[in-house]
Amino acid sequence: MTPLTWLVRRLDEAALLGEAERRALLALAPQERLVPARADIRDGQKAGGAHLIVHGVACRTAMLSDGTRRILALYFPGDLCTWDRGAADPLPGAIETLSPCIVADIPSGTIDSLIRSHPGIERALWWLTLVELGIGQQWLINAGREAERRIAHLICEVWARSQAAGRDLEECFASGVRQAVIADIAALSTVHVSRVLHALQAARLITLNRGAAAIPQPAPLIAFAGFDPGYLHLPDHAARAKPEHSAGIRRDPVPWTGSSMDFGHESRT
Amino acid sequence: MTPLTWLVRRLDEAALLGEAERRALLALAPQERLVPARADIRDGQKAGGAHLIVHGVACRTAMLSDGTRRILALYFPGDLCTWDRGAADPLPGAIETLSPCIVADIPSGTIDSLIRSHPGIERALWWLTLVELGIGQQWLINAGREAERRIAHLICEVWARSQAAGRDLEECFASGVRQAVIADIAALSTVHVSRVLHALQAARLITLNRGAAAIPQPAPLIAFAGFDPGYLHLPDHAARAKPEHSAGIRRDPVPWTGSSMDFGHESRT
DNA sequence: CGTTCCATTGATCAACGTCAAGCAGTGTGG
DNA sequence: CCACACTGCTTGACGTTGATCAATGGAACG
Repeated sequence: MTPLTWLVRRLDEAALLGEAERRALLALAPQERLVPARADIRDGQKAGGAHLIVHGVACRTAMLSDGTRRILALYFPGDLCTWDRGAADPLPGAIETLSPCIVADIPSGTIDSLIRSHPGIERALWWLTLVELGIGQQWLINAGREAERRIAHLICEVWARSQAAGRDLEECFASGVRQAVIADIAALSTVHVSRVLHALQAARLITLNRGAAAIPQPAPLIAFAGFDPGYLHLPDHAARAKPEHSAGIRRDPVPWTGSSMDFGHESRT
Repeated sequence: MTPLTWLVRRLDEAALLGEAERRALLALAPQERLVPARADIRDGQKAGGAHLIVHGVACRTAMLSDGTRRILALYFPGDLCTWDRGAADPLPGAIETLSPCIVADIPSGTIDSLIRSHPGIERALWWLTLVELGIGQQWLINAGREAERRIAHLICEVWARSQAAGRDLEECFASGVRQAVIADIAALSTVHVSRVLHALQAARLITLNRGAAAIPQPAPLIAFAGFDPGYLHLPDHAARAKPEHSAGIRRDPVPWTGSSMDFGHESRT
């Protein structure tokens, strides 16, 4: 069980690793360090190299000039963040911890030599970028939906990803993913996040425990959010609850407890 | 001047190509074909391989079950779309043409052998994915801003990218990027898009010609939108108008023609 | 000369933000 | 043990943004 176990498991799932490459990755013993909550993972690090989240939750943030913070991506244990490949890192923003994190730093040189000796690893890392791109596109889709569904979908994603990392949703919400974080991801006000969470609880889709969400049964929430975990490309053993695909496309929203929510399932073409 | 000229120019900009790799790419003579507007680029193609936009504008779309369409990415001449690397393509959705397009198909095998003979090309293609990820994150940032700024920023992006492809903004809006497309990108109703465009015109930030936007002078629009073209990673010769960075962070919006718009510039950390 | 596709305009309403106050945990120092 | 501040959540009142519905108009095209 090295820090890279979860990462290798995900790459295995995609059938991207040969035996030699798997062993080369697992043989890595990167330097680990503890980063307190709300700190920049890259602070004080020399530029370049990747950072593997070993424990905790981190995110990529952009600070707007009016003081609002937007969260552009989440990173769970097993996720690699930052891809400073030489001078060409095209991504802006800081990598901030949401909860206290254990981070493993993989220097640029290590990656380079790894890729040189095992070219398949480059494709595997590239594939990770593609998965991150796909998650971002799902977030873009969510951005156009109502707040209830947006937050419900986010909770599903956090649930699936924390499960896949061997962690627990409530733990995740309790340590770091506060309501303000949900607000910065969903581009909503904290006030509205609070209201929506209570609406979801009233609909028996989630339960709240001092602000932290838990999922009593996954199925209704998944159906309501239209969550299909395929885009996360998590390993098989992880949560893989499939939403029931409705036979046809449902165009008429089903009235639901006096609000605009309905249980119509959205699928992507 | 091969179909890959624009692509190679962008990769050159990022100093990602050696001379041999540049020549290998330019030597490609992929099959080109004409795709009518509003068609799926991948229809009738065998799976795998990449598609290079040679002419026209395309996009990645997701169809939601309630019938709404969301546009998740735009592709201009010189952009590669779809990354079916074996069985592991993690991106959903269709690639649709917005205007009639000339598309060059690069088969999977060609890419494989290219990468095998010139390993640097894999890093270059990976970098393209990172740029696409960065653009998506900028769209996520935009999704949290008001409609005026969101659309203004989108116009700036389309302007910069069409210029970089040797094309022209008005031509781009006239042929394909109708208001309904803006609506599907910005997650707004077409009605509101129309209103916002007129508001921008009233503010002398754009001009409208039968629904198509043009930019009288770039500077005010760029400042209003908070557009910094760095995230597009376009070649040097392209539009590179830099917004005036205000000395400090401006927190007080400047009142502006009776609406909530202001010229405060947003920068990313 | 209809038809079709877009863009436009007005009226109405729901969703969500903002402001402001209050409240429950959780430390921290006296 | 009790103030005290502090952080995060909750609640209400109110205003704004943007969606929706419906009708109109203009250009392109057969």
